Amino acid sequence: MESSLIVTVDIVLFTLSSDVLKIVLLRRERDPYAHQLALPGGYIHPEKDRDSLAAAERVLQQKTGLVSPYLEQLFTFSGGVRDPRGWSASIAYYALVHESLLIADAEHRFELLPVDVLPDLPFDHNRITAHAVKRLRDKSTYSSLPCHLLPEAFTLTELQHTYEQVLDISLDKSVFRRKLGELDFLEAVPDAMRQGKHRPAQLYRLRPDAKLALFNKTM
Amino acid sequence: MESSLIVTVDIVLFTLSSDVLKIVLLRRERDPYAHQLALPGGYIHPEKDRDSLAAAERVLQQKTGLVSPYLEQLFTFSGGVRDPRGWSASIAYYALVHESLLIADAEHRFELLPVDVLPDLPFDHNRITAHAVKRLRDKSTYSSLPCHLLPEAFTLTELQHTYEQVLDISLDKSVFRRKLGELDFLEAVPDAMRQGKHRPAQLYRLRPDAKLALFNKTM
DNA sequence: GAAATAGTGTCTTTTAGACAATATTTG
DNA sequence: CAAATATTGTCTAAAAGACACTATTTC
Repeated sequence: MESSLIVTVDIVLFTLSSDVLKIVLLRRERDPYAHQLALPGGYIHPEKDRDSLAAAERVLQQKTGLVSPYLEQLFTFSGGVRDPRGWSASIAYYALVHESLLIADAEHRFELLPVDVLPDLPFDHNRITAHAVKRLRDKSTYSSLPCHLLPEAFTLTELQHTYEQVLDISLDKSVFRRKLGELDFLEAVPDAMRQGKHRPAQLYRLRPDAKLALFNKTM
Repeated sequence: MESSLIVTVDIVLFTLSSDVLKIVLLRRERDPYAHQLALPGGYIHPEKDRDSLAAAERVLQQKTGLVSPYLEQLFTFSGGVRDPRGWSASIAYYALVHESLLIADAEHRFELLPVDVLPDLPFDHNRITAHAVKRLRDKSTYSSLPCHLLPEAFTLTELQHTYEQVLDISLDKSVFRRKLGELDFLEAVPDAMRQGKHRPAQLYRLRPDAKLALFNKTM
C-alpha cells in the first residue's frame, strides 16, 4: 500500500560524570556507518514492541543493560536525507541515569562523551542530541528532572550542584532549599546521613508516588 | 527487511469559535471507520514529503485548504492496537488558526466541535486530542501561543480575552499588559484602531521576526 | 578551637495582584 | 454629559535574591 518506511528509535542517554554532562555513544556494528560512534538505536519490532516506548526500553536494555531509567519521548525526526537507506523516521527518546549504573555494567560496550565537545555523528544524530540537550536544560529550569541524574539517595547540596552543572549557573543555597520545600517531591531518608569529613548531611530521595514536579517559576 | 509499518500524520487543528475552543474533524471517506468523524490525517508520501512536517502541511492543505498556520509537532503515537490495519505510528501535529480562515473556505468539508464535549473518535484520536489540548493550555500559560488564534491584527483586550478562554481563568487587565510589555513580540499597527461604540482601541500584530515568546513566569 | 560544610533566618529588592484614576469615544 | 471601553498609575502583598548567622562534624 505504501512504499516502505524505515522506523527506528534512538536514545540520548545522559549522565553527569566528573561534573560534566555526557551522553552514551555506541560504536555501530553494521553499515551504514559501521564502526562509527552513534546514538544507541534500532528498528522497531512490531511483533515484540507494544509501542515505541517499549521499543526504546528494549533497545536501551539490549545496548546498555539499563532497565527503566527516566525515559521520555523527545521528538520524531524524519525525512528522505537523514538515512542513506531511504526515507526514515526516528522516534527519539532521552533518558537520565546516574553514572554508577553505567560503570557497573561497562564492558567497554559504549563511550561517554561530553555534550559540549561531540565529534561529527552519523545520520542526524548531532541534531537529535542538540535537541535533547536543549530539552534537558529547558525542563531543568522549571522541574525536578535533574534528580534523575543522581543516585537514589542524595543530599540537598548534591542536588543543587547537579542543577548548577546542568544549567551552568550558580544558585543560592537558601533560595534553592526554599523552592524545594514549596514542592514536596522529596522525602528525608530516615536516619540516613551522608558522612564526610565534616558535618553529615541528611539524605533525601524522591517520594515514591512523586511524578515530575514543576515549579511555578523558574528554578 | 522490516515488517511493514503504517506511518501517518494526524493534525489537531484548533480555533476559537463563539468563545469556545474547538477542533476541526473530518468525516472519513474510506475504511477503516468510513463516514466517522476523525482528525485530519493521512499517509506520509516519501516521494512527495520532505519530512513529516511537510507531510502535515500537505495534509492540512488538502483536507482543509489551509496554508501554513502555526503548526508544531505534538507527539508520536504508536503501537499494535491503535489501528486495525496493524502496527502503526502517527506523528501528531497541532495547529492554531483564526476562525475566519476556516469559514472562508468552508464547503462543509469539516465540522467544528468543542474540545470539551467530543464524541468517541476512531483510532486513538481522543487520546491525541487530549494530549494536544493539554499542550495548548500548558504552553499558553507561559508563552505568546494564543496569538495564533486571533486574526493578524487584534486589540490587547481581544488578546486578553483569548488567553482567558483558552486557560479558563480571568486575568487582570493591568498585570496582563505589564507582562506583554516586558516581552516585545507585539507591535502597534500604525494608525490602525478597532472602532466600536466607544473609545477605539489600538490594533497590534506579531512583530515580523517574532518567534514564539516565552514569559519567565506564568501568564 | 579552627576549618569545613549543613542548615536556617533576616533584610532588601523585585514582581505580582488588586484596584483606582484618567482618557477617549459614541449617542 | 452619561455610558462604555481603553489605557495608565499607585498602593499593597507576595516572592525572590543576597547574605549573614547558627549548627555540627573532623582533626
